[in-house]
Amino acid sequence: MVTDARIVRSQEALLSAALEKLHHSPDATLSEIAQHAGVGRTTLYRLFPSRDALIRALALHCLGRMDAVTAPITQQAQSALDAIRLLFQYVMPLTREFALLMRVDQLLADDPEVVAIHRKHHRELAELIDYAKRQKEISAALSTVWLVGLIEGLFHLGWSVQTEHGYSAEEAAEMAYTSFTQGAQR
Amino acid sequence: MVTDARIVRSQEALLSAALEKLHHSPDATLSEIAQHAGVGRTTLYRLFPSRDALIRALALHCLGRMDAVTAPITQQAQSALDAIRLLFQYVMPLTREFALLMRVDQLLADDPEVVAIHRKHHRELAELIDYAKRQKEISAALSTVWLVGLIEGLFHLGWSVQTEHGYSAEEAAEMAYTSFTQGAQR
DNA sequence: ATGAAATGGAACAGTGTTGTATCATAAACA
DNA sequence: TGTTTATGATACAACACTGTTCCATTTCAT
Repeated sequence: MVTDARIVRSQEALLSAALEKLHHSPDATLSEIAQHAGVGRTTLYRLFPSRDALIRALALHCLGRMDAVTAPITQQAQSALDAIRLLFQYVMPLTREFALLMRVDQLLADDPEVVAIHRKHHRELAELIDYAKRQKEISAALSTVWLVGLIEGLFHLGWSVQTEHGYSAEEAAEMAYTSFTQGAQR
Repeated sequence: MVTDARIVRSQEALLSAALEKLHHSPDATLSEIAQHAGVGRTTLYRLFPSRDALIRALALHCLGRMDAVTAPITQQAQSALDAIRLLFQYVMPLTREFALLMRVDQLLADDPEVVAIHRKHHRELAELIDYAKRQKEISAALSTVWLVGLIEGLFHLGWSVQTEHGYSAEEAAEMAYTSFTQGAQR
């Protein structure tokens, strides 16, 4: 009961192509995606029964990557603020995945499973911020929902400067952390 | 040579409805927009010859609003940083317009006039930031392109918390300014 | 009140996308 | 090497949206 080598190759090519096309323009055609993957449109429909199924699989794939990358943070972080620093550092290379997930609400009407994992990420980030506030590592002047949004926005900005201005993921992560902690003044 | 009252009413209703629908989901149907405006689809096509024409008119409308709102800043600002504070304060109530303009690249293939004005705004913001850097009001540690993106991201975040969490425009502007200048630390 | 103009409904063709079915060909497996 | 299985090309129906035309009705202007 081993899956044919052609299937896994096609699946990977399709998910990769879909990631690239869909985060660029969310209403990319399945023909475009298949073509960009070097795969026939028929094969796409054979592996992913519908457009939603493809997007759903892609979203779950991206969420899985995020989970995998952020898992070790809990062990390594010296403090709550350090966890946020590591978060920028580890997630910034995955900005394509992150950017797609930011559009998932728009792409996927509402898939219960995807939405559930998405909310879980959100909640964990909020908990991290609240913890940092209690530890007096970050100011309580800004509300938690604002700070969650700020971090997400900094990821988005990091993706933007990487793709449009040739910054490296490390540079982007450092700028994001600086922006988050100190801002721009003085 | 006065335009009929019905025409201006329909135009305003259509632009308003288009603003609301398109910044929510960029591929909203013209039927949806017309219906949401309480106007027949035929009328929409009579006033705006094509989908692109409507989006183009809407983009120019939003750009005009932005210009009108930001014009007095040059006179009023006490310093470069104060100009940025006023920018947040004055533009934050227009986040719907701002949010649509952020998607204009995606909505409008590439209209030369719209793109030109858009670039002008971008350039002016970059010049303001560079000036603030020369005045030692903000740090040179973060690149200008990053800071331009940061400000745009803060506008986006401001729109988000207004619509999704019931914050007022004033609150959003203040949080944005705090985030920009000080960040979240301590 | 009357003429002029805008409106909205319906029906239409054109187009592009989704999703399905068929079949000859190519590649993987044993 | 032979068998099984995935592939891709083509053709197809269903559907939604765009953009146009026509016409009866409503609303504005004077």
